Amino acid sequence: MFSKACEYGIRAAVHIALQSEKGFRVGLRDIAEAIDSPEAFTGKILQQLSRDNLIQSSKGPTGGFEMTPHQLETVMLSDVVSTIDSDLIYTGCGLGLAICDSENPCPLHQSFMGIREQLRVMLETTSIRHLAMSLENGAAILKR
Amino acid sequence: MFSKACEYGIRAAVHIALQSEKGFRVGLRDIAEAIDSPEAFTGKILQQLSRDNLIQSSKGPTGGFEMTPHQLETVMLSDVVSTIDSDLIYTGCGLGLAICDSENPCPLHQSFMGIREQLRVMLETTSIRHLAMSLENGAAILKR
DNA sequence: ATGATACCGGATAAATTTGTCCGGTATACT
DNA sequence: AGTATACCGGACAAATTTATCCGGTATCAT
Repeated sequence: MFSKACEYGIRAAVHIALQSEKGFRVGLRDIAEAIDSPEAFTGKILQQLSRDNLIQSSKGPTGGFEMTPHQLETVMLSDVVSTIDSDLIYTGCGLGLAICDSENPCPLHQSFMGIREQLRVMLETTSIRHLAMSLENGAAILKR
Repeated sequence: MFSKACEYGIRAAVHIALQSEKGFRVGLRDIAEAIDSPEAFTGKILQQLSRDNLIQSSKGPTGGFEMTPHQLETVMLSDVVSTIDSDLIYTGCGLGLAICDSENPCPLHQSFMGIREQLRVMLETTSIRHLAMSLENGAAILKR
């Protein structure tokens, strides 16, 4: 479904959101530990998220990653997915055809339409913050 | 969504089904040409499908690939996907967590459940033959 | 039988994704 | 100012996926 990088990105973002909600800034080491991901690789991914203004980063001692109140309010799952993978998951053809639409549909086009649309709506209406909130009561975990 | 190999596999299977329905056996060259895929790579994939008895292969002149009436009747999209990728698309965790179920759900678990289930049902109830039939009237294409 | 055809299977190569390393830069604290 | 800290950025390495090559084997036609 998602690439490894994207999975790490989502998990990291959710962890950052949760900590930000609590008023903490988190360092890369803590994040990688919390979501059980390779540290350096996760760093790369966070750079992308930061460049796209989905999260905030600051250098130096006491530095780290956080999400501003505005980011917590506006950043959706679809933003993270688009930044790291692309939006091809719910826009591209299921069979990898370059041209595939209602005019020239691949055999799967009709069957996929509903599912992909549902996926799109889910990704676009679920905020990272919302996912983080679901963690707070231990109802969900981020580690494998 | 699916791997490249799986996309080729589905497209190839659909093409074979259509030709079988018409009473023809098709060679690898024709298949690769018809679905616009790398020939040798497609050959490997067809080997897998053949080993799993999703399609029939025969050697020598007049040889090639076909689907028996029984295969046409029973082979579902999910069979091809399981053979080439795995069923992790609709059984695995969306965030790549090893342990993720109703007991220990990842933050996405609940949101994904419905979509994945819908995907599973679609793959398991759509036959390759059905997809091939949708091609016959030019309502769908296999080439990019 | 012989030769041509077409799939099979293993080795190999290219491309992409995943993951690491390390010096550079900005920041905070003393 | 000096120093330690932590993210940044580019180069590099490993692993996986995608793709190719080629000799082997089965099969059909003559």
